[in-house]
Amino acid sequence: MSTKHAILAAVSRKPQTGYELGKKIEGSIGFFWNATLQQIYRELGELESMGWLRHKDVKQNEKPDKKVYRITRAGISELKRWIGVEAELPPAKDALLIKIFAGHLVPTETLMKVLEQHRSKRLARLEQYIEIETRYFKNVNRLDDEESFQYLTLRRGIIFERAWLAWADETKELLKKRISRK
Amino acid sequence: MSTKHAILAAVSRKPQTGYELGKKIEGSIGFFWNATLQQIYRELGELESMGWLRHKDVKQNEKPDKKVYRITRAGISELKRWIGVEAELPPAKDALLIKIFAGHLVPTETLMKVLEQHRSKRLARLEQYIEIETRYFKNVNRLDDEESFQYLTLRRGIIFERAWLAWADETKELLKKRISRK
DNA sequence: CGCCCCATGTAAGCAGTTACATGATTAC
DNA sequence: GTAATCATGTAACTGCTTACATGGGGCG
Repeated sequence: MSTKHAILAAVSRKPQTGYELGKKIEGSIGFFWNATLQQIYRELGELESMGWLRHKDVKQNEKPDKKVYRITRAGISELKRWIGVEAELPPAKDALLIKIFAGHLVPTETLMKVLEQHRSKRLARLEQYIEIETRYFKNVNRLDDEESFQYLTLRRGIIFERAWLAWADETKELLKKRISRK
Repeated sequence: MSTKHAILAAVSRKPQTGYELGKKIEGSIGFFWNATLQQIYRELGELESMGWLRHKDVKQNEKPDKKVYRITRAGISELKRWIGVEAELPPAKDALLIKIFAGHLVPTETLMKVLEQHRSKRLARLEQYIEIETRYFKNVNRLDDEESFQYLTLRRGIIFERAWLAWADETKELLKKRISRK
């Protein structure tokens, strides 16, 4: 239900179209929130009818017209209010963990395969984060206020992916022992 | 959409009632999946009509009657099949990160407060995990097959909460610098 | 006397995904 | 020619939450 506030936060940085938001969901904000384009369009409409966003139609030649949304004063004060409200722990939902939990039902090879497939996805994400870090956040001491907060969210991504890999290593060790026990 | 398989995994270990499942969602399986009681009751009905679970009515005196579900052969083979299917990275949804991302809008004190509140919740969860580890998984080398997989899911919880705390420390450092810069 | 625990369920609604629809331009 | 990018939307559906309903037993 924080989807509206995620959009509000993104638009507060820079006026944007729904389409642009949809792509950035695979960039900065997408690292800790996600939504489909369809959902974004619906939420944008609702945010506007709440008075937190306003849009301007921008005509383009050789491209379809677009709606550029920007945040209103009411939108900013709503965002500020919401930031100060205590955040609940996000509900955990990780299908891989269910698979591990019931892992005793299948051969170790099956689990190894599933774990390896997942590992490569996690590793790819970590590498993507690290590339962003080295490219855009080289000089951590010279970041402006906005950038330094963006950097913190990136750091969370890096720390979490590394933790995931550490867990995967532990898990692999145990699976190897299971093979040799058999 | 893995809720059905989470329930299947839990019932495969031990025949249970919906009510019991609802409580255990704040135990082992609840560490990586969650659902409300209402949802569980609905899913149990659907799982039964799919032929993956079957229930027996158990009459109790001085307590309401209950339905004890157990997994069927079809249910077990479905679980095995599902475990071998590649698991997607779970969609990230963390409201606190949105708050940090838009943190430049509010005073550092507000962020510190929100971070501290969150930290105490995370710490409580970590301590809960560690208590379970020291109580039930003291002798890691003597775990049976089922237990060792349960242990792995617990380890993930511990590693992740520790990672979260490490990130929170980094974040606090940066927030302190922000106060002194002002 | 009121509240919590046990135990199950229905109904309404919100949040989110998938499918369908349109249409021009650019790239291979 | 066919796929991808830009750009917005509607409609149907699934997944999940919240509110409401029932009812006995134990506890303070």
